[in-house]
Amino acid sequence: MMIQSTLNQQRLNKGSYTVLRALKEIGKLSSAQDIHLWFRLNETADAPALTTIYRALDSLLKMNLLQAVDIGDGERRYEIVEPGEHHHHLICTDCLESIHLEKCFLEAFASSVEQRHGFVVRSHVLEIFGICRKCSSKKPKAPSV
Amino acid sequence: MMIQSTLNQQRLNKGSYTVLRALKEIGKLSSAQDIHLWFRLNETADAPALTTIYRALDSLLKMNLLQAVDIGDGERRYEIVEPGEHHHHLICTDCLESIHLEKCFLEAFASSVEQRHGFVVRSHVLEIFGICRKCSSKKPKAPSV
DNA sequence: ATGAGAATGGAAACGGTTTCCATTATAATC
DNA sequence: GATTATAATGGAAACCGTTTCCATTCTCAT
Repeated sequence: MMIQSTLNQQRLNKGSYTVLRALKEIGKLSSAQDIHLWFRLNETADAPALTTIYRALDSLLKMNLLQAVDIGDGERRYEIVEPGEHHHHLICTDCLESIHLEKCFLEAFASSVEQRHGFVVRSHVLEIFGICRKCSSKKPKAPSV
Repeated sequence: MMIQSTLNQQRLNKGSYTVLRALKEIGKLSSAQDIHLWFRLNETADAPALTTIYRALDSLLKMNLLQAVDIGDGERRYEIVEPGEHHHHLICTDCLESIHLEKCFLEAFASSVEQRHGFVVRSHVLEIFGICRKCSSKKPKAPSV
C-alpha cells in the first residue's frame, strides 16, 4: 500500500499519518476543520488536535501527497493525489460535492503562455463552479440568484 | 465616461463611487485592505471607512462592474472589468504583479463539460502562478524552493 | 421643514489559521 | 536501562481579513 511505504521511506510522523488515513476514509475535499470534526464524530482515541491537523496538512502538502484546493469561501480544502500529480474540479455550489476531472488540460497551455509572455509557470488554480446533475434534477427550476 | 454614466443610471452611492474611482486609479488587483491603505496614503478627505469599502466592493461586484480574484492568500482582490466580462491572470509569485489574459479561453470548454458531466457551469476560477519576465531577469538563477 | 429609509463609521464579533509555549513522545548514546 | 537531545503534540492565545451590530448621519420625497 502506497501510504505505508511512504511512511517507511519518509518517516511520516504520527499526526501526518493519521490525517492522511482520515483523508483517505473521508474520500472527498476536506478542510482542517472538516477533518477535525470527522475525528470527533468517528474516532474516540488518537484524534489529533486541530493544531496538529494543520501541521500535518502542511507537511503532507510539501511531500506532494496532497493537493490544496481553494474554493474561495475562506477555507482551504485538501485531497489525496498521486505524488506530484494534480487535477481540477467541477464543484457544485448547491451540494458542495466535487467531481474531479481526470486530466489537467492546462499543461499544454502553460508552454504557450511561457513563450508569449515570458512567464515561467509554476502552478495554477482552475476550479469550475455550477450545479451538478443530481442537484439540477432535484430542483428543475432553480432560481438563479 | 463609463463610470459616470453608470453612476447616473444605477444610482451608485458615494462609497461605491469613491471605491470604484480609487480602484481605477490604483490600476491593479487590490484588496479591501489595499484600498483602505491607499486612501490613507493618498487622500485626506472623503476616505471611506473599511466597512464601507467592503460594502462598496460587494455591491460593485453584484453590479458586474468588478471581478473578484482569489489568489489563495486569504485576501480577496478586485479589479474593474467591462460590465459582465471576466478574464484570468498570470500572477507573479515574486513581485505579486499580475498580467491579465485578454480572453477567457474556457468558455468553449464549459459546454463540453456540461455535456460530458451533466454539470451546469455557472462560473470558474483560473489563475496561473509563476515568475514574470521582469523578475526572472532580475535573478537569473532563482532557487526553486 | 419633516420624517422614512438608506448609507456610513467605529467597535465588536466571527472564523479559519498561525504562533507560542509547556508537556510528552521518540531515538540515539552511553 | 538510564540519560539526553530533538522532534511532535495539545491547548490557549494571538492574528487577520471579513462580517455584523448599532447608533449617527445623510438623502430625498412629501
